[in-house]
Amino acid sequence: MKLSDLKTVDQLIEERREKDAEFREIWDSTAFARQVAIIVVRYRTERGLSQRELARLTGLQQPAIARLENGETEPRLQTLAKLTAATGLSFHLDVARGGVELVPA
Amino acid sequence: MKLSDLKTVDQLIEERREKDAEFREIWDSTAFARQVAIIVVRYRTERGLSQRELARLTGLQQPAIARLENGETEPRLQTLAKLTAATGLSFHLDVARGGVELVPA
DNA sequence: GCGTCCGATAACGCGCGCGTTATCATCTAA
DNA sequence: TTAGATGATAACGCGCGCGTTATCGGACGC
Repeated sequence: MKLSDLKTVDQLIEERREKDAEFREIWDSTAFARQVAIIVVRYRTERGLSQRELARLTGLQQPAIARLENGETEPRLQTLAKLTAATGLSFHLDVARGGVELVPA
Repeated sequence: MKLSDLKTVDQLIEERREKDAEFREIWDSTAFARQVAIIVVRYRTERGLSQRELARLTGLQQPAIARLENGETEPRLQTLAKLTAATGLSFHLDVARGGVELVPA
């Protein structure tokens, strides 16, 4: 098997998303959480902060930061607000057609 | 006492907001909930719907609609999403500086 | 090897929004 | 006046995100 035959993670996910209705529902419903995860991870790593340090800055806890960065759960608006208070981050959300999207910039 | 001496509700609220720190904190933290309330009430009344009818349309319950319209609680993103799925409504949110704001249009 | 810091994760409880059911006062129509 | 619909609200439980504490394996420096 050639290395070029390997599928990317995105390809594997997309394939299962098309075949498995239940998987698609769960995957799509957590899309927003994953978008937030990327923002948080980027912010933290760019500043060389540990999860514990970011937790202390925001008033959250290290396990809460970890859960956010893993995109496991859909954060509360209150939690997002706490993140923005101490970091200068901001989130622009579009809630429409039954879904929540993170708007860039 | 003349009628013109009566203070508006907004005036009374603003006065207390300036004097009472605890009241100000609670009032400001529920600003977003009140903004959502106005949107929901307007949508429902413009179409002559009852709370029970809107509840059935959105998959929520009549008490949940009532709580939203009274601005009592900060709704979950999931709840806002349910509202938009069946109504065509959309919410644009700005989360920044520790607060949540509803962006017009 | 040893101590230290890291992120991940389990366990348990709490806070709180919502589901569910029921009830209430009020209003309108018949 | 009576019957029906409405919005408000209470009571109770559930779902779930987060607080809290503790622990784990892994990476790094000494």
